[in-house]
Amino acid sequence: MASIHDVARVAGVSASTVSNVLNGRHERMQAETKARVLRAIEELGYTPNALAQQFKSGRNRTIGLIVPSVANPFWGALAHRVERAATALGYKVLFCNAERDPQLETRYAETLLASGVRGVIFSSSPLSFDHLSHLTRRGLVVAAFDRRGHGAEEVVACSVSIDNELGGKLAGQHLVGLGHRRIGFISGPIKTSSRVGRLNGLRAAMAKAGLELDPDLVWQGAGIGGYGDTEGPELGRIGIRELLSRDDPPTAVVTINDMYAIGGYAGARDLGASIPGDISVVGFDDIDLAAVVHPALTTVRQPLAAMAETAVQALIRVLEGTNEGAEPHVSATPQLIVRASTAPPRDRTHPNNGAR
Amino acid sequence: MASIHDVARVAGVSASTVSNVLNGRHERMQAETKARVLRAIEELGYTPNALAQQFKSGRNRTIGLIVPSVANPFWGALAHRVERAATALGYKVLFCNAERDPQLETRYAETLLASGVRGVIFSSSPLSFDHLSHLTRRGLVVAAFDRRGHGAEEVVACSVSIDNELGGKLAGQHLVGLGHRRIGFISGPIKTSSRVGRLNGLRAAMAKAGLELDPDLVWQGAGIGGYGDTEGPELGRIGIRELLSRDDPPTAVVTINDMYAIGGYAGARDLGASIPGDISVVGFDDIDLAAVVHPALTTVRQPLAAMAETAVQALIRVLEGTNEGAEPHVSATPQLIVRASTAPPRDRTHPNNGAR
DNA sequence: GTGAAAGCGCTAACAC
DNA sequence: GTGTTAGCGCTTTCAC
Repeated sequence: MASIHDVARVAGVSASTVSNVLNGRHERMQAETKARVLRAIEELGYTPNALAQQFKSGRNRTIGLIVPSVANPFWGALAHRVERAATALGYKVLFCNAERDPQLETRYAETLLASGVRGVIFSSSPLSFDHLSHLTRRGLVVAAFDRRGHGAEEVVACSVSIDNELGGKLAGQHLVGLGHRRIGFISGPIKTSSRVGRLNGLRAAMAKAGLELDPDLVWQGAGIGGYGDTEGPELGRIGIRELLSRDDPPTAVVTINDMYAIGGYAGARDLGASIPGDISVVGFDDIDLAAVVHPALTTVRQPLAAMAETAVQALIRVLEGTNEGAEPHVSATPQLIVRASTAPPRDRTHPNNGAR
Repeated sequence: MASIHDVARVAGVSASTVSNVLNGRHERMQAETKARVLRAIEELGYTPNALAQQFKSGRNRTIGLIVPSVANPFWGALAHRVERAATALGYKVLFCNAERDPQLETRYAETLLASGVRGVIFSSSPLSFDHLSHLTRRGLVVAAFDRRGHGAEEVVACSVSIDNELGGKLAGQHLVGLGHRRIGFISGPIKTSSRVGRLNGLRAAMAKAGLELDPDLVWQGAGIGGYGDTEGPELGRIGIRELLSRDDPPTAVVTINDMYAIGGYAGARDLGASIPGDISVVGFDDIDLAAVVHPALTTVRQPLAAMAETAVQALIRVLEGTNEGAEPHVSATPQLIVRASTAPPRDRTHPNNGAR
């Protein structure tokens, strides 16, 4: 492949002149020289060796995005949005699947850092980022998606999330408003800040109505990988079956995301239970599929596109040192999208529910 | 960040000795020297600068994967499998979303090549790769997923696909065997080799039974992006509604993938048509969701994991020059998974179907 | 305005 | 066995 020297030779100039043209330092350059260089570049079909550029400059206009699992279209959509936002700023994106495994996360982050990627967005954030602190000390800049930074958190440079607690509240208020008193929660391990927040929000909404969230109705599936993303629908299916089989089953459930909810549909059908007749279901995310399944899913929407843009922009500002004084955390507002999977409980005088 | 020289200094050796340790050339090295080097590495928390390594060696053990859209979990699953296969061989993967847009594909391929990535897997292959020929001349190695290489195809180094025509045939035979005579086909633009193949297979299966595929029943949706991936479910929904509204509607449809099929479920419901009572549906891919939706989807499975592995291994063999004599194309066998979305047509003596 | 030269961190001949 | 040396392709002072 042609190098900068080939271009220089063909144009009859030196390599540094070519470099100057390439890097836009041609203000006070003779138009003629510049034209010759450009012609030579054209003629040779020359592209600068990006590797060499990065190597030399130390920067490489690439950010990393670590997602738990691209099997959930929500993360796929996020990846897409992040890529668009990054491209708009002249950055590229390296995607990695880390399955929420801290070890894998660390390994990927190390690899990225070693490849010259300084900024990485972690898209489903563990409760702690301690496992990354040795990398941030070496220059890694961490952006957290799906998490609210805690004050003392030195590891995370910026973060974006919906107010997960509010999201849980919205779901809870909606169900309580419909008359539900026994509400279940179906999730993978509740070990990420978003999961904890959503559960807390639900609990708070119920408390406000004088209801208690029965801990027996909080179902946590453990996937093969430990966090049950790939298996979301499968876990939702099992979870709802188990909850419906309890002595005193819930009349509604909130699931940790839409894929769990869709699996929940299957689980309810397995037992001959109808949605929303026998059980109401609220999801999280509002993936495209939520409007397509039957019954259309009531869910808490995350404003994904805006969040992705915010995260990318904040991260890049930090990388470029132009983030002075900016808020380290941006909170987006979730929105309840009411569709057809929620309705008043069928039997409000059921002995176990108690008379109103 | 610590460099190889820092390590050398601390260990009291030269940089090349450190390099030798790093690169496993320590067979006839004094155990003591090696130990000192390792201790120094440990002490400094040294990681080789991968950028510099790549830059120097020209190779970077990274491959690219260009997918049409991560909004379809099938591609997400593929990405995951590719990543696993690549990791097992010590390679990393750079993912890109190209929306099946040849221009975007070209741009990404250029970027990848400029970043030192020589091998790229194109995961949903256009009918022609001509737009990439200038890049292959500059050293890009193209692997095609989802496409059968044509003899004269010089651009593609290796390819993997299911036998799409056989896939279409399996779907067709199944439906014909159930007694269907009017079968529709729902797809985005039929401009990729896999889509053409599937349609041809369906047509062939029908022809074998003395049936003709009515061109009016071949529905091609055009998405915003032109290829309708992101909008798969939405297009499936519209497609089935349009086909069911024909004067002489089909009693079964084959959709280009499972996401279209799931959208088709919604479309049928929109019109009050039941599946499989009023219309049978066959998908393609067998994504996880296929078993979860109701009714469980009959579909043509692609053996994804094996295909991803094959593609990655073949590509890497070509990159490393150890592919002598290997078959440039590997064909995987699709498999019909019969579930609950297909059944005999309800009214086999319907006037429009003609008496049997 | 343009060119010469040094060097980023690493690898790989080739000395020793 | 280990060290010396010469670059990889580019950017960037700093002369001229």
